[in-house]
Amino acid sequence: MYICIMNYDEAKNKFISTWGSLGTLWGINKAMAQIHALLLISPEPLSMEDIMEELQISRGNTSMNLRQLIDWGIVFKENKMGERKEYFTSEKDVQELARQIAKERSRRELQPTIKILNDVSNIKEDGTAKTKELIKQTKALHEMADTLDIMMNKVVGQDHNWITKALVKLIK
Amino acid sequence: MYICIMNYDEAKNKFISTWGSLGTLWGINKAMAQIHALLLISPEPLSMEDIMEELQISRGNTSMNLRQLIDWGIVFKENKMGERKEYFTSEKDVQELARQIAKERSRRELQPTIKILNDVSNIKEDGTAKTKELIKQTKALHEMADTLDIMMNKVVGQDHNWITKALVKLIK
DNA sequence: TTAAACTTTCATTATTTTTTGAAAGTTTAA
DNA sequence: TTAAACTTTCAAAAAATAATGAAAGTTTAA
Repeated sequence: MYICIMNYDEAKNKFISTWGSLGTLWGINKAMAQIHALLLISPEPLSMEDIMEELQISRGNTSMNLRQLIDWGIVFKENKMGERKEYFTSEKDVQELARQIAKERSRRELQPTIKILNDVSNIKEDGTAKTKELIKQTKALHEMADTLDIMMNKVVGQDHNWITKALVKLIK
Repeated sequence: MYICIMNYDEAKNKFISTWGSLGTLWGINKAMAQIHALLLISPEPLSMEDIMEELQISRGNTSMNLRQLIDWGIVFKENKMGERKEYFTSEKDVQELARQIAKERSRRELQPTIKILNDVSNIKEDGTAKTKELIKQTKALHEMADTLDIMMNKVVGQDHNWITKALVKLIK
């Protein structure tokens, strides 16, 4: 097995771009994910200028995406005393980050879906095969989505080592 | 709390379009997710014509997306005896569906990410704050991704009621 | 007040992703 | 063989999404 040794800048860029393309799959765009990545590994809060500079993105883009990250509850505004400029930091505790993301995804995606699955599975049974199948499958999905949602809310309510503990439970 | 009563066609369309827009968030496009939804609630296997007709999408689009669904292991080709045409069905067991999706997402997304996080967290410690922070955060993410991956593979290896059982364990 | 320092908005532009459909490819029955 | 019945491919078009940047908005210090 080979081991890849990078220097700081290579590693940083690799991390930011990986996180960026990964973003699309937890439902946020590239710039937003890259800003998040940058803040996550920055020991100091960064200003909008800093972020624009580092990631080579426009002011408007930076502003809108920072706003969204704040909406997600994973980036925070910070003020340095004696400075007008706003600075930004990321939630640094990855467990807390995971909990926050789980919470938001439940609220934004899972819960609306559960509502619809419930409505769809409550159509009138008319005895036809197609209606039976629609009801059966949407009921099954509804149940599964419900279970998932309860599990995700469980995560949110737990202490920081929840995931590790859950793993131990599952493995044994 | 209000209850929404739809007729079959309304419910079917609602389900297909909901599943379609949901698709983007487990990493597949709208047409692919809609084809999957259609097959999931269809009591009979459907031909490419059937799917094109129902969803109003082109032949090429249908062909390519069916191929991908087959790659994901959640749609199967079926041949009717005496017929040249190919028919398609979906995996109907939603638990099996979830397991298959978990398995593919682990393989396609999680494992490559884990590899990169590992590489990035192995840069040489040079004593600077920024290097320290990069190593610390990517190590933490690596650990979390690893845990997630093990959990997902655990799901894949389990019997069909795994999710329910896991839930019971976690709640108590 | 005013004006400098900063942030947000949003119409326009650029990029990326998806879809189309016709041509090429494949399979099978005769 | 051949030709009909079907599937796949892929260049081009369309649609969806993201990014830009200048103007509008806001805040603060003097």
